Amino acid sequence: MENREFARLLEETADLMEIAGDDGFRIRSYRNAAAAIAGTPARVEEMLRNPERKVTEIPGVGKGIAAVLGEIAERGSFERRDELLRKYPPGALEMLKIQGLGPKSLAVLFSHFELKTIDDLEKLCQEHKLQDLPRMGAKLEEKVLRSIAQYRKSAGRFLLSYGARVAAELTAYLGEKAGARQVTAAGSYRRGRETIGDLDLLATGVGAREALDALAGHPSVTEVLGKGENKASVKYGGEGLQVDLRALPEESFGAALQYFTGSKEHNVALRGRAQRMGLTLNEYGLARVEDGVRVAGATEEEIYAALGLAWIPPELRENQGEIEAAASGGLPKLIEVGDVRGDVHMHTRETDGRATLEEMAAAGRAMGYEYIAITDHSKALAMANGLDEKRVVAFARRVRKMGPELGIRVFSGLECDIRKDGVMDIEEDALAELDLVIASVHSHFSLEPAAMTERILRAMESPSVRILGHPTGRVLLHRDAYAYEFERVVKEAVRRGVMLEINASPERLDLHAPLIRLAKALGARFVISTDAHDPKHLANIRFGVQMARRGWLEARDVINTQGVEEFQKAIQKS
DNA sequence: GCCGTTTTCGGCCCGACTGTTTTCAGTCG
Repeated sequence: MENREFARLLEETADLMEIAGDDGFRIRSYRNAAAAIAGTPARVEEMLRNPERKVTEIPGVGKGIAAVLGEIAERGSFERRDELLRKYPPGALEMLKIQGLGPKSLAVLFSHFELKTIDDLEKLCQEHKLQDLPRMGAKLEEKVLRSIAQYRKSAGRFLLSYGARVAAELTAYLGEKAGARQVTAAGSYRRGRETIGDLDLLATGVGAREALDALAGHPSVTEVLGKGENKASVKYGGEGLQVDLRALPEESFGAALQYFTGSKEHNVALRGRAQRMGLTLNEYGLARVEDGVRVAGATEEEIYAALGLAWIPPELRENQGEIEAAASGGLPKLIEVGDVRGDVHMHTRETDGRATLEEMAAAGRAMGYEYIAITDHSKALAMANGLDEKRVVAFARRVRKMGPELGIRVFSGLECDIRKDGVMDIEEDALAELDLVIASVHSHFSLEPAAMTERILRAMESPSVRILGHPTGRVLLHRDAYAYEFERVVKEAVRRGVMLEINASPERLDLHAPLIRLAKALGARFVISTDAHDPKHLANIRFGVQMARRGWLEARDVINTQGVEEFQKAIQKS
């Protein structure tokens, strides 16, 4: 069993314990342990078997959790979890994801109604049954109904980062187990969509057939949906991501990769073009209609070339003008991960990060960067122990003083909250001490669009603000973007030289492609940054770069592809 | 339930807002 699975069971039990009203600190211990286990490189299962090692070596795991882990390894669950699962319906965990309903409210609901599924909950709200209960009213019912709709929209989808993890794991596994030399991920994952519905893998050459059996036998596969000569479909992991693996002859690899990468719209347009040229395109190759002779299929490049097109990067394949651009030599030279020379949004232990300034600097060096910016939270985020004016100034001084020892240029920064009325959360004279201020919205997401627009415009009036952080505030699969007049804000940002962040955190990926393209057309400049709360998050930059590519950006559109001096010029105060 | 030690138990992140109240519990971040 993978560490993630142990962590998931602990986390899930902690959720149920909240409904049961267990001691809050005990619940937090479960959550801490889950986080520690998920982040531990050593395998828990291994540690449990090895008499030389103890799981209590993992910080956050003591005697109690160690016993729980042992029980999980033995039979896949543990006593307290079973007990809670008997007490609460299976839908309880889902219901906790509905906004507006926390553990306390759910406990009340469960004690009053026969409530098993989200559907039941929806019905209760529609029939206005919640209003009969203490401290629940019409507004809550509306909020819950809205949230249920949002939840349904996102059900069955997975973050791009999860797809990346599974793709990497399975590619390595299939190479090892079946000797499959060439396993490639296609589909929306390859196009870099921010969420994926399933994972499409293609295997070709030596070991491709064997890979089908190997996949079906993978320890994390919970269900084999189907397996034949050429294709296997499975459910993978606790969350049940569907993985499809296809075994292909080498001569069709390019055609299959093209076909299964999509998007559907791109492929329809491409097939239309082929038809007009007297050709026909399918997953096996490109052939002449008149005599059926194959003209291409082994690689994507030869297929696009035979259609009179430059090879189109997967991120652009949405039928949004890329085919026309490829025909006329007008494709952009998309930004690449290697172009990024500094990460300019990250947190440390000073607020809610997990590492020190020194550790983040070392991680930045390891990424090969020339510079980083440390941008901890401001005081409005009390939960994150945000900085007040005094700590802001002290921090800026500290960075200036120790700068040379860190071995990488470190800009002193701040991710400063934009308050409800648009006023910055930190006084201007304290902000002025810093090299770089990111302005971000972290509260009052449901303001009227007009008020939200004014709020952001007002924040940009601060001469210290250089970057608008995660500009739409969406949290993937969880919360929609807040509504405001995007174009107006972008125009003002352009006028003031404020850059727009492309936040590479896998839960956000904000801005997304259509808005990036729109903003670029309006003259905006961008930074791509990870919002890292841990050194290992710096690697998420690839997802941000992929978003930028989907938005047709070139390196020159993204300011942190510039060297340290150019970047410094760009962040000079207006 | 974990941790750290003042070695046997006390501390563990907390402020703002919302919708419901008529003084505050629950949720969120």
